[in-house]
Amino acid sequence: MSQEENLQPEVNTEHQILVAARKVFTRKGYAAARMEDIAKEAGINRALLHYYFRSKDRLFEMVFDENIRKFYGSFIGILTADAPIDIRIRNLVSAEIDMLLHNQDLPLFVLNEITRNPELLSTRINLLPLREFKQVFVRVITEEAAKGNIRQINPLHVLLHLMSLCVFPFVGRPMFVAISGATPEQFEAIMEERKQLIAETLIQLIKPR
Amino acid sequence: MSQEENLQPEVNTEHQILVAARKVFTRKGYAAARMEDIAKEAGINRALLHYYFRSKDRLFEMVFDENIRKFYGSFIGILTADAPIDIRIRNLVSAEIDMLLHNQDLPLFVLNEITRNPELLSTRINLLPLREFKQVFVRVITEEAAKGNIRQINPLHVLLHLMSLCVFPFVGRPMFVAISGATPEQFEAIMEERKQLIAETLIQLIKPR
DNA sequence: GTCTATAGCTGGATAGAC
DNA sequence: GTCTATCCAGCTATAGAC
Repeated sequence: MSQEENLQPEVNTEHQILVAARKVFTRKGYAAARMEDIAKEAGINRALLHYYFRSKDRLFEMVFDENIRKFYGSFIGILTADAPIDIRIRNLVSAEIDMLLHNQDLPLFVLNEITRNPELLSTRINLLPLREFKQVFVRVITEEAAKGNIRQINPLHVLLHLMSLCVFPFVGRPMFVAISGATPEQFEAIMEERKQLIAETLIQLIKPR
Repeated sequence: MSQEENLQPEVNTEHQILVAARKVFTRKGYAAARMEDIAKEAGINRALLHYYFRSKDRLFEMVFDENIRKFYGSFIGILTADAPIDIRIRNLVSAEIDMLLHNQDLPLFVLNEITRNPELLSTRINLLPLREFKQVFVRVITEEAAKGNIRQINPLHVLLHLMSLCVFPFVGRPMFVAISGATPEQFEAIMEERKQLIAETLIQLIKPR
């Protein structure tokens, strides 16, 4: 009586729809995603999508919010941890690549949707946590430079290096696979190798000269 | 009589359409681009688009082919030039970033369309020149390593570093602008700065240990 | 809550006049 | 070659039965 019928919220229709929507939107992007695809993926019909979420746009917003939150993850904790900057960078790179290996469609989705529809960032709250990550990152780099642990360098360059090296391979994955002939397993192995390489590259970049 | 009426091929309707299509497709992507948008951009009506190019798909193919050719450009010449590897890398990075500064929508367009429709690479000739660039790149790195000019390293890692560092900022540009508040001029200035930084990073990466 | 049926619109493609 | 008018498929969204 008190717990209602849904002891497992995972099998709620509403939740099923969200899971399906996340899968379809993230894989195909907003413009190419069809409500029919989402309904089929969720094992229901289109009408029910509109019953739970009024429109395609509202459903998309949910997915986008979820995805952009996942995009920067909870990396701030790693950045501000009590450890030498080298270690923090290693952990950050490792955590970010692990996340991306588990969400390989995520980066292209986020970057593509933001580009096609910039209001996604300007009008919504979505920008806030992104800004927060950037601010913490800049603060950490600036402080370390002040302490003489790293060299004087524009923190934005370090951020761009970090994001480029971690994220790009997943955005360019289809092209990379096409020219290299790598299998999915080989791609993952290469990205595992790159954790080391990327961390070393970043440490080299900020090392005092 | 012999030269017909079109002394300037640039004002041909057909060419106008191609220019308009390139602009609209590259900016919006295939799924979101409308034939109406292209017609308006070209200053004509939709029917005429179908008169010159049978369908949206055929028109898109033209644009995609053109864009993917531009994407790797004629960088092979720089790679195989008669100069120390450091210089060649500097020139390559500089040329690639210059190209991207002039075609800022290009990377997201190419990577997005390939992802949404992988046959674009598998079934068409488009893959060939991409493969060629990769093969030359791998050969050059391997040879330099054999000569002892650089260290032993998987050339694919070097290629991924290069592509990541050069291309990603343009794919992530809207997000970067949103969190940093940079103006278009400031973004360009940062990318100019990065030419140096990226070249140094790559040289550091391959330097003998 | 879940379904079927259908309204209503958008957008690619074609017919036919000029 | 270029236009207007129109067809038709595909898609979002809603009405209404159960």
